[in-house]
Amino acid sequence: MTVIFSKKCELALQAVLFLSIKKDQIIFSSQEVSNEIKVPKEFVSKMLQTLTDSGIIGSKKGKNGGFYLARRPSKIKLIEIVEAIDGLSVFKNCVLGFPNCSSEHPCPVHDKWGKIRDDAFKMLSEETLEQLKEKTVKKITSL
Amino acid sequence: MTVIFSKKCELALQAVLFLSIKKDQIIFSSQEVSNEIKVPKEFVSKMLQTLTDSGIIGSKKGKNGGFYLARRPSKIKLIEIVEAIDGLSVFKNCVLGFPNCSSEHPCPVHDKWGKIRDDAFKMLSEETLEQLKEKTVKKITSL
DNA sequence: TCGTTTTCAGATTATTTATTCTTATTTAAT
DNA sequence: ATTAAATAAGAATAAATAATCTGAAAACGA
Repeated sequence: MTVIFSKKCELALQAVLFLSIKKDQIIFSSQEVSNEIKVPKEFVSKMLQTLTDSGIIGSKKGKNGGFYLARRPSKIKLIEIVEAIDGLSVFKNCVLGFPNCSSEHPCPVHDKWGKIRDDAFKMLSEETLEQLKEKTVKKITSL
Repeated sequence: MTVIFSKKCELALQAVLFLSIKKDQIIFSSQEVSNEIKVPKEFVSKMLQTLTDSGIIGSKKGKNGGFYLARRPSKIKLIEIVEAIDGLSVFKNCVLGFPNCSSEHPCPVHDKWGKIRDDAFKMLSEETLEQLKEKTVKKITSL
């Protein structure tokens, strides 16, 4: 099987998008996030912990605790979540897996892939969660 | 970690490209392929077996046996190798991992990703191994 | 025919990723 | 203070993928 992002990263993207459609800094328990994105709460919790480490998510312990966006949706881009979980290697490595793929020693699809890779990076870098909000609401409510 | 294609698929692409730069139907042992693309010969052998099953590669047993392109390089496209090893799910599934992502229920990056995904598919579908030959030679000799 | 080489197929091992479970700690409410 | 609810942390398990090994069968050459 083949993926662009790891499962953990996909779920992180989904969870962060979910958190971004609510009012700023509202706290949700892992149980609530779990219900919304349909994933076991233990996994949600583990995954949000990772994002907490990288400062995108904040957490509050104890009763009525939970997770919340640490920064405003207008300040967060999807690429940050990808970077925090999977890193940016997909945007660096040769798509055919050749070692030392570069403009000096390009693989047969080096230039074409370069263009596509940059487009993908842009897609995740240009819009903030705030700008994606309307689309996100529509998608989440359809789940 | 994150990949577009599985390791097996990457190596399959490399191996097939390598075979395409030689004269038609020349046989190479897994050992020779192994030397060229710098990968353990057992792994090469396993991977080429899979391609043999799907008819892209032919094999010959016994002494002086080995693997060869079953069809002419002018008749083979990279996407066929991807399909044989990893399948085409990357080109179908939602990049954010949302279930049921479609034009009725698009994820926040549905349209943009659709464009990129199609470009990537094109990249692998448009040129034949024959057309990539010159670039392939340059790359392989640099390894 | 016999021996050698080499693929083939399947079993095995190792590694990575995904998922679940358990325990401890924190916090809020009573 | 005590209790209940929640995360944090890390261990444990499961599953998928990557990589290696082994024995059998096939093909060639002498």
